[in-house]
Amino acid sequence: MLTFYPDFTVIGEADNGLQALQLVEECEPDLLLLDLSMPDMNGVDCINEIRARGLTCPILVLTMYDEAEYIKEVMRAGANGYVLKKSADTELVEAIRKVHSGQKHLSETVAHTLIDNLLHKASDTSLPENDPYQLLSVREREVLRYLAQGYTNSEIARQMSLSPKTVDTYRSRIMGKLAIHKKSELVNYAIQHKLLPL
Amino acid sequence: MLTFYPDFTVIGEADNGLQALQLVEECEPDLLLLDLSMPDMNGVDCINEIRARGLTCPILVLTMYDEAEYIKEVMRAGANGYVLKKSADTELVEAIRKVHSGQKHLSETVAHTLIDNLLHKASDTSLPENDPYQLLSVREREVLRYLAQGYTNSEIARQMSLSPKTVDTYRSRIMGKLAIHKKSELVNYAIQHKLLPL
DNA sequence: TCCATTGTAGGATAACACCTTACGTTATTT
DNA sequence: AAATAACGTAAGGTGTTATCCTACAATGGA
Repeated sequence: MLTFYPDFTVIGEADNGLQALQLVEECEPDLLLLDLSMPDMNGVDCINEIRARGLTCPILVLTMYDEAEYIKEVMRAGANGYVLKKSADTELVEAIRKVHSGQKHLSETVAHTLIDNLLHKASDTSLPENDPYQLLSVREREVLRYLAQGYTNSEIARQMSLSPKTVDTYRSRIMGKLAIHKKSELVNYAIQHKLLPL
Repeated sequence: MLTFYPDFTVIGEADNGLQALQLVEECEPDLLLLDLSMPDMNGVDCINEIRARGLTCPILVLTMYDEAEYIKEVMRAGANGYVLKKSADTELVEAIRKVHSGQKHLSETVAHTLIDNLLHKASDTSLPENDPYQLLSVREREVLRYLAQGYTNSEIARQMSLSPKTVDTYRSRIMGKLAIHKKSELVNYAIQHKLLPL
């Protein structure tokens, strides 16, 4: 398909990761179009290896996976563009031109996936209903979050404008309600319930 | 402007962050439209405080800042939508409906900013060389993880088959190397560096 | 009206964190 | 080869802290 375009020249083709690596080193192409479905090696590793060898040619990745973690991993490895296989030919061509000119390119749906992922992690407020967490009062929940972050009673008291003793009462009640007896269990509970600011 | 729409009712208006906080607690609105330009407090803190009080009403943020770090901070604090002030009224209305129905909303330009930022960071293959974490020994890293999870020196000592005093030395060296002086900073450091088992 | 829950706080005491010093062993540098 | 730095290990002393108990007013549902 690419040969139909007069401004494109295919100067090499490879069937597997190792071959691709060698070819890129020999040919020094203006752009590498990389299908991540390889028989011999992991696609991300391939990109990493290319970059590790100091090769800076733009890499446009072609793959069928539309998953946030994978996309991020690939881009972090040093890819410059990410196009889904289901995309139209015209998008691929457009992406090639864009990446070759130094810009980044993501398929529309890929961009959406990334953003959804970002926002999802950002605020997932859903909590289990039968959890003893429901037993905690608003004040207690606030203290729990602080405690899990390693603040001392006094520090929490200062931030909440209370007596350290009051904070201590909350701590005691929290532990009672959650049937917890050690700080570490409390931290673990907070992690499990995503109460820590990540 | 909003009063022109029959399906909207403005049930409260505030001139500053504290007032907003109180109003949200009293009125329990279906949605909070929050302008982050406040005279009295930081907008992010305001959202944090709202969430800390267990208030779950959707928050649509209105601001003039189109900067990735800020956007992420705001969304991470628990906002459900982010609209730029320069946006058209119709976008605001659309965003309100979208956020109220449980979806997230970002202005187009904001979405682009986020993605650009993501890719920028993504293509930056340089590892944090100047991160003091590199200074920590294997043993110290292990202790750091335990400490961040709220274990006491004795508990850690038991698990690592060491004297509590030895663990204490590690703690001291860790804090020295990381230039940290409080447990809470240490926990925060661990969170930032994804040292906690999630 | 009564009992449970919540928000608030003080006292006593054992536990703990924190800082300092120490020492033998292993790398690393000169 | 010698000097130096880093590491793994540990103890003493001191002041802070957590922990457990008790207490009480206000709110609210039974």
